Amino acid sequence: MAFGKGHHLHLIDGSAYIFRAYHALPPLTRKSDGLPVGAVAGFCNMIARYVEGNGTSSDAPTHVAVVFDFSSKTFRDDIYPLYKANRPPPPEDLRPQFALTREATRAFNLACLETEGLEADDIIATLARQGREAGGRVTIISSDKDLMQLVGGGVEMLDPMKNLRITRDEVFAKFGVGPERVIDVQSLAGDSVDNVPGAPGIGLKTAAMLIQEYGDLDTLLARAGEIKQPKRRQTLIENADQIRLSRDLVTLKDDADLDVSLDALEQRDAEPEVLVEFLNRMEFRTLTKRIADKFKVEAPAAAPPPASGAAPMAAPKADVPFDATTYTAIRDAKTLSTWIAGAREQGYVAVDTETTALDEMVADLVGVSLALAPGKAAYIPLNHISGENDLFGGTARAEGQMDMGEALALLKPLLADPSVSKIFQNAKYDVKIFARLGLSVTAIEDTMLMSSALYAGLHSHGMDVLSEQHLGHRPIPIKSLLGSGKSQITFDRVPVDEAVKYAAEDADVTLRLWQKFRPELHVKRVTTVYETLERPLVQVLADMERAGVLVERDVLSRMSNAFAQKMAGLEAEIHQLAGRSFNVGSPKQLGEVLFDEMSLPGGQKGKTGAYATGAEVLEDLAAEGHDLPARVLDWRQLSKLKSTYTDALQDHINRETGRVHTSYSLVGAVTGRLSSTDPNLQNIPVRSEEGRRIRAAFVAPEGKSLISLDYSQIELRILAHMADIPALKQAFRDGHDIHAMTASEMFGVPIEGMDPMIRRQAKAINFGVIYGISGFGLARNLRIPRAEAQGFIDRYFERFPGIRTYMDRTIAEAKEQGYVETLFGRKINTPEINAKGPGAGFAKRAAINAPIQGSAADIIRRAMIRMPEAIKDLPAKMLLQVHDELLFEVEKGAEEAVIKVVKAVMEGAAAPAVHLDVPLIVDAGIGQNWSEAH
DNA sequence: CCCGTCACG
DNA sequence: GACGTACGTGACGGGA
Repeated sequence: MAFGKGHHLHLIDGSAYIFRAYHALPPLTRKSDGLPVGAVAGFCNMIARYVEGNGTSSDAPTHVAVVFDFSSKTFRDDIYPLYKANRPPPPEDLRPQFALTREATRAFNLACLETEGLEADDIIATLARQGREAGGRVTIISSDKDLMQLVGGGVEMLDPMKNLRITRDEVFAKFGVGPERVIDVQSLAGDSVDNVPGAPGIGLKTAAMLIQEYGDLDTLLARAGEIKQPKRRQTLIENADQIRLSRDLVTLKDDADLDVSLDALEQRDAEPEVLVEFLNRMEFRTLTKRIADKFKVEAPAAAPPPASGAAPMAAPKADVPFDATTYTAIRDAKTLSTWIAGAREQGYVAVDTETTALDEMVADLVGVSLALAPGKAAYIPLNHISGENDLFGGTARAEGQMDMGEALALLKPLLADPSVSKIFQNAKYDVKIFARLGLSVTAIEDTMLMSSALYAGLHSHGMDVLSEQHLGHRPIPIKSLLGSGKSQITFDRVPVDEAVKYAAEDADVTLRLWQKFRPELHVKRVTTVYETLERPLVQVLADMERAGVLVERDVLSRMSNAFAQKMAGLEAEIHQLAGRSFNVGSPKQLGEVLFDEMSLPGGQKGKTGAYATGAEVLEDLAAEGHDLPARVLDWRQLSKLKSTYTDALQDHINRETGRVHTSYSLVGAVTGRLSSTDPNLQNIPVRSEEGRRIRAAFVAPEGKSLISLDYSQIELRILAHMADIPALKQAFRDGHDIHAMTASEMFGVPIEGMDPMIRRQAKAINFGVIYGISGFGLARNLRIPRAEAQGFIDRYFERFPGIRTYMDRTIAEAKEQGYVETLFGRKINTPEINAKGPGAGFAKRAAINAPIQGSAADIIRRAMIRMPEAIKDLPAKMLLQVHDELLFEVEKGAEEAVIKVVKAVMEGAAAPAVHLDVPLIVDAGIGQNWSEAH
């Protein structure tokens, strides 16, 4: 049947897929011979997901083609030899993968198109036109803006990453003109990535404006003499030829001679044997298995592993499929003893607990699962409730469960046995649950932390993500058992049979992840990071969280009331000033009041079409003497303090302990910093007077004090060390005021009697450097003209040339290796570093900042890990960490002794792994509450 | 569920 | 040369 009405053609931009896959994945090689196959693996995964998506879609294509660039040389190079001249050649390890992706495409039984002298975009343009003219629908699967000129008349685009349809509206949003004028705008604006010259000095915005005004490019060029701005007029007249050349470059060729007809692109299902053979030859074990399972064909035996150094573990087995029917329910002591004996024999076991809540401080244990080998997992139901209510409307214990005391008595020696590794996903959770039941766990392994050491910056580290990414298996979602929202039930109400499948699978997944990650830690050289910076913190943090911190409810409650009163007063004033009542807490409504109704200046609409009403905007308005924004700022401060702190903190006071127990995440921040949730105790107010009163509600109990110790300028010290800046290092060694010193060096003023304003500016620059400074950012921070800020930066780099070298070196390292490193070997992946466009700036600054922030994080981690041993004979407890600060609760009278020890541990935390060229200095404070101690 | 806003280092 | 920009987090309320 000829392609036509009712048919739907998908055109996939295959080359874009390859690059996306290459940059998104760590370098992966084929085990047997080291052939780089990471991009092929990513490509196959993307295609597999695409095909699966079609299978379940009501909008599936009838015809499909995957289109590739033939080579870098095209007809455009003949028109303009500099076309794409500044594009670097593809990386060495990507080149051999190009041919393999063609092979992969054919293995999926998809039409694979490429033509000499043409870019993929030209083939897509030609087929799109043919499809449109035949009366069918066409969807281009790509996010390449160069293809947007093809949209319209039955042709659409689909951004596969964002799963976003691109129609006229999106094109308009991107280019400011409809698809038919995209070429005109691109011809004017040019393209730095492809080296299309365009008109100098004219960007996307200006180009769109000009085309909107004159209708199209030819008219614009013909009437260029009428343009009012002299510079722009001259540019257009002088560069008319270059603009026309640019048009030839950006116009896609939609009448190319292709040796394929639309009809030949009819969608075909893959031949299972062919596809599985290819995937297996690539040694993509999980994908092979997934596809083989889907087609219900047998997966061939995996290729033999390389005969390198013998693994300490049993030889890796061929993949065992996930199969819930192989999971066991352990309902008696004898069976449990057998499993425990198995664990002892092999020296490791994956363990997972099921409980009634996410908060470990209140959750009750429902059951425990164990896994000994892939597919060999069991669940011990302990506290499930039966579905039927008993006579009194209460709940009855479900049948067939072991007595919890009996089960825990059997598990206790296993968990405590240092010769048996207990493997968890997020060990801290389970360790806390066990601790509350009087069981301690030694020899802890944690797949979440392994993932963090291996893949920080590439993906998150929850079980579902890890299982999908690394095992190609999507575990049973907890929601399918518990439901969600109001009708959500707790795990003890899940029928035991269901619970077995879910819980045992989690342990199974955890075990498989551990087996996969263990060798990877060595290959990627992050074993030390995992073993010295991640794993030992599990117990330390568990103890801190369980200790909690005392917070005075009455103080918070009184503040809440006071805030509410003040807010009501402010609200009335605000409404009066506005002339009507509205929700002060709604930025949307506030924006309308300020800029539409009161017509105040400076109304700027953001992406979502709402006015920006951030503190900076309101401060500017208030400074001009407007009262309403000033009142709103006051109201906002109170509202924030009340809702986030004085109200919410009260809800976090634990009923049993009367204290607040935060939860730290070891993997929340890519740099290695901890993060704190439920509640976040790392952002308790300190900068405002009102805020400090909240901090004062954190107290020491009767007979004790709080002591707070924090690193002074740790990030700047690390910068001085890493960038090797003699002047900065010397200033730190001499104990000088670093910001004053910077100011003195930069502006040539003496340190004695320095204008505080000058010092403030130097301080802002010092901070800016850590963040990957930009003139714009510094200007905004200091509220000075951008040129002036740039002047400061130039002078800074001139005075401290090592800083620039350090920044350049860090970015080069990120580009070369795909990651940056802290002083202690923690790797932070930078997948976006080679991105083009506005994202590039973000990625560069993040890459500059990560080693500095991350090294500081590593140092305080090292201090925390050594702390329990250092203070074990002192009456002190470590309670909180706030990035560069540690808070302790200490018996009265012992404060100075504790400070002496803690300070020594903190100041010496980099050694012996790293010898810093600068001293680390820790300041200490003592108080009855946190505000006094800080 | 996303966005704007704002608390911290 | 234009573009959009300081780094890293988490919690809250509004609004679709």
